Amino acid sequence: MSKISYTIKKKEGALIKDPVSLVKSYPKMHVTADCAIFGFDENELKVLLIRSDLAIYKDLWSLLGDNIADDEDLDAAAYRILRERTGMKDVYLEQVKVFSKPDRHPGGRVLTVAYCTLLNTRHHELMIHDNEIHWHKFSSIEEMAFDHKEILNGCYQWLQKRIQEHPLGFNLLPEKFSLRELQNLYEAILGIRMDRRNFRKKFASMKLLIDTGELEDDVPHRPGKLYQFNFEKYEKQKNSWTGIDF
Amino acid sequence: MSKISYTIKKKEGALIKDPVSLVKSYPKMHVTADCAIFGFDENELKVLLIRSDLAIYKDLWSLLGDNIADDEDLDAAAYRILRERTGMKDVYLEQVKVFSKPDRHPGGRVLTVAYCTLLNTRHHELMIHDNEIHWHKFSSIEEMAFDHKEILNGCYQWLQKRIQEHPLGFNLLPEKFSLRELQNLYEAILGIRMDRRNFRKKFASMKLLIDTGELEDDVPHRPGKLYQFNFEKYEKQKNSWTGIDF
DNA sequence: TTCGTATCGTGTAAACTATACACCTTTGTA
DNA sequence: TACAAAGGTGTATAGTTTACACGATACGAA
Repeated sequence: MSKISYTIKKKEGALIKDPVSLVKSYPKMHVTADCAIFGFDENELKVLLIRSDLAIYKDLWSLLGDNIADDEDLDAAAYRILRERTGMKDVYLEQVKVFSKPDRHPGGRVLTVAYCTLLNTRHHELMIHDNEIHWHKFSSIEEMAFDHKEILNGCYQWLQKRIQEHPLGFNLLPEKFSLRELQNLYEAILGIRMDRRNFRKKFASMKLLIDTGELEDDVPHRPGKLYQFNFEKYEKQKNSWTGIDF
Repeated sequence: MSKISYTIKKKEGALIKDPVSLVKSYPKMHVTADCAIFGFDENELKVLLIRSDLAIYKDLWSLLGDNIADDEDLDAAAYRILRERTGMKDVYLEQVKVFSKPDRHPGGRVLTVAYCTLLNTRHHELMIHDNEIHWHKFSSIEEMAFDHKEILNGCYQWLQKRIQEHPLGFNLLPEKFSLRELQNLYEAILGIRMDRRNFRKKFASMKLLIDTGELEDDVPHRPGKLYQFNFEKYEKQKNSWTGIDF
């Protein structure tokens, strides 16, 4: 457990003139970004995973990840990964947490930064061509490669919190959606049941839903009205937004 | 802007047997942890900074940071830094965010993970011996070394949010404190003014303050009652805790 | 000793928000 | 045409948040 202190090495009063040679003496490690890409389909929370290509993790799934390049910052790496795997560019993506256990990767010291995003499976599934990539039901994921189950759990907790702070849920739904779909989404992610009337009242009072005048047309019962989220209005007032409480 | 994709390199169906040599081909970088150590004293939010030892940042201040060692995870590194600089062990410490711009460090590619903590300046100042380390008023910090001003701002935003989610503020106060001190703390951190009666009512309704029966004895006016925070009770009920709204 | 000043400590009414709860309507299907 | 499934709506109650004012206490200065 002997740890060396790297920065407390200057002599009193002597300033270091050459930061490059100072930094060179420090240890280096690999850094990756791993993306937990959540979707919502058939009333279930899904997550996009890729089959591990390491023999020791044969038949296990992992998050979509990649190394960060020398001249690339982490956000750029995360967006690149998303773009390479799903073809998507304009998607919300946020840094969640760093995972840094020294032995978390069997190939050596690899530190990873988890990123999380939410997207609409209907919009994006067509752009995925690699058949080693699949949407998995979040609730039925057991073992994963590396420490990715732990990372995924961290991302799920982040999602539960974030969805109450910002109206992210709309990224998971089709452009036009019914209030029932919206409520199903919140119930699935938060793991709670809500009163339908009160749920509708809450969203009505926010005045961020646009009634499209259209109705569902593929349901075996009375169709509900379809709404759109008013992203423009939200952008204007998001500085004073304090979240949604359920 | 050419980015290389590192993980999509296996041939279809071929599993990689040797993760070590795979990982070796990836780029490496330096990783540090930087701690924003907040304190509260004289009704002001303070932050503990160290004078930069790099000539190009002469006379500028920086956060307390250090490299992460080869066999150390990030949390351990952050706690080590705190211990080495302040002597403290049992302090709340949390990962805030990664800063990864390729050119953020003049000595090369150094990725840093910001950590944040809150502590009581009275309890901890005696253990600091390095006179290049000082408590600075948060509000009067202008320029800093590296991108540390940006990091510090990120930590301050984190603090504002966190202090409403968890009763962290008590870490900044003496063991026994008056309600006025408590209110001053929240007002200083959140940058808002609150009604004294309503503030007291809110804390009274939480039932997490213990009336010590003692009074302030160093004030030039009627002394207030001194309270202690009931950490034990909070621990028991913190699973159902949903935050403090101001 | 008395007055001025600063803060302590407290309660209530009004506005707002959250909750619990039930019925008729509309559509599709059998 | 009747049944099943979900749509759409309103109200009363409880709880919470806000705004607001005055007498009490302690210290210090004149």
